[in-house]
Amino acid sequence: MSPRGATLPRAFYRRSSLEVAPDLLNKVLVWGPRAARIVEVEAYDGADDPASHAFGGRTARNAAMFGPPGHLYVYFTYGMHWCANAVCGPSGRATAVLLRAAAPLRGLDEMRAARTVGRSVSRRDRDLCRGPARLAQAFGIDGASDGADLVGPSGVRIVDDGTAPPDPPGRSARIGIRQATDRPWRWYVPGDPSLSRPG
DNA sequence: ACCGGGATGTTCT
DNA sequence: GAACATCCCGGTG
Repeated sequence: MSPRGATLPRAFYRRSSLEVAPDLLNKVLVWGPRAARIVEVEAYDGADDPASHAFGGRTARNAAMFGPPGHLYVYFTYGMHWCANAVCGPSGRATAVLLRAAAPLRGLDEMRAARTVGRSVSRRDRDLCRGPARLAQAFGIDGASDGADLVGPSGVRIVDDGTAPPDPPGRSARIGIRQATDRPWRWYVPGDPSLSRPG
């Protein structure tokens, strides 16, 4: 059931989120039967980044970002959505990469079931993880996964199946923020149909 | 296709 | 009170 490929080691995450983010493109997010290729990410740079939840210092909400790299930071927003980040940098640095969109590979039935709770919407495969809240919902990631270790044989993890990141990747300003809109810290796989917006 | 508004509740000013 | 790293639906063209 484990997909072919190696789970990314903790050292992968111990760098700046600005280095990790483009390297996460074309890696595969895996949890149980579900797998999806990461096609869109954004870097958030802790205390130096006005758009980061860590900008104002450590709180109960953002505590996972201040912890060791290679764990999830999961937050709740807009009263109904969960979003998932991979924590980067050394402990205390509070940088993270938001997982914004992925192309479903396996476990599509489970994803669709998770995405249908409370709604009766039939959706195209490529839309199942198209957007940060859809991605989290499709994988069943919520507050219970905040702080979860990404490095290990079980649970949620990110693996390298040998597909290189795009060269060059697409790059743009981050989406949905009001602060620091000039920083081009969103990276994506150009032309992928599962992008949260075309590019 | 594009646009406008509503859903929902936690966090911070 | 306001803002919020969003999504969905129903309008119009």
